[in-house]
Amino acid sequence: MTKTLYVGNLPWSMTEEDLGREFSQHAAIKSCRIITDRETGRSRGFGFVEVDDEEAERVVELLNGYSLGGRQLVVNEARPRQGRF
DNA sequence: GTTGAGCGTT
Repeated sequence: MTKTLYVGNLPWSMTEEDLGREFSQHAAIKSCRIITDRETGRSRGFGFVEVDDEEAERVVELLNGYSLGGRQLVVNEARPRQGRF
């Protein structure tokens, strides 16, 4: 199974590929997605990474507060997108 | 050529 991780405090120039590469170096990611403004198409400064449940803990511990681009990444388990249970 | 707390698209 996979867990969705919330990644915030990203540099404006950060892309899905960069995020995927960075996370790939620490764990096997299933998917990566950077949230961009739908109206302008620019990066919103945060995204989501889908990883294995076991890897999720390690990735959060490793990349949470990780200095990248002069800023500390914020990595946490993402909230459920659709309603509640 | 900008900004910076925040949880996403079919």
